[in-house]
Amino acid sequence: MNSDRVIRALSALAQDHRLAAFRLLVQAGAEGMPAGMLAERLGVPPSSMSFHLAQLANAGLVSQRRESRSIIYAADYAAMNGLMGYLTENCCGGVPCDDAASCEPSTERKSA
Amino acid sequence: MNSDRVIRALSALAQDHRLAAFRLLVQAGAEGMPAGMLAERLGVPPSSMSFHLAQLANAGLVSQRRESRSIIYAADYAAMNGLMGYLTENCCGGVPCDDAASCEPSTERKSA
DNA sequence: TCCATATTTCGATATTTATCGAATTATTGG
DNA sequence: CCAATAATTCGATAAATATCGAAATATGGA
Repeated sequence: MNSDRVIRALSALAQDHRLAAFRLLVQAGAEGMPAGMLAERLGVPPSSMSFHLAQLANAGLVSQRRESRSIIYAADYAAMNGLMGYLTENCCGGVPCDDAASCEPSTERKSA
Repeated sequence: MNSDRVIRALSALAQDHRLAAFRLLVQAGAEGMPAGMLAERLGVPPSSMSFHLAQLANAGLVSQRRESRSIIYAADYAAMNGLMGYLTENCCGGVPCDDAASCEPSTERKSA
């Protein structure tokens, strides 16, 4: 994770609608959520939502897949993990705890 | 750490000069570093540096203290810790490791 | 094919952010 | 008090970002 990618990821999350959207997607898990549902939940018009989702996608924080008429967005845990790793290594005093803050869906956390 | 503060912190770090400055301050530790030295290291004119440092300070990520003619900036580890905590809790799948990513200067890490 | 649904792209506009020289404010030493 | 140093504030400008309606692009079903 180079600093350019980090900047893009931080920029993507540094906006209330996008942070809120990403949080919803994290909660939604791997199944994800269609763009329209996100727009409705956040009370944002579809075109604006699309703009924000494009930023998140550009930052690599979300993936998108078509499913019939909908486009489903899902949080990319690996990307978020990468961001957390960078911040921990470069913006914190040092190594925080041995396997560091890993950012995986809670359901897959137990066995790993 | 409410989401408004989180947005401010993310925005503050989402800019190359500021991210670089913050990294230098993290390395510098509690002793900190004067504004002029940061400007010189980053190759940024003083007035621009001042602008960026004000953003970091506004986000609570750095503290400032006067020391003779210089104003010394230092990374606020607690604030960064708070940010990491928020991201871990809200933007990651779940709790990553028991005491979570703590963000303290490496010198004080061993005994804690 | 035609219509309804889901989403994105376009275009126009308002707001915010970044840049940096010049002027201003604070501090120290002679 | 005056000059030198360190930093910030001001002002003007350029660039990026956010907003959202209207138009365009896919998809699926009748």
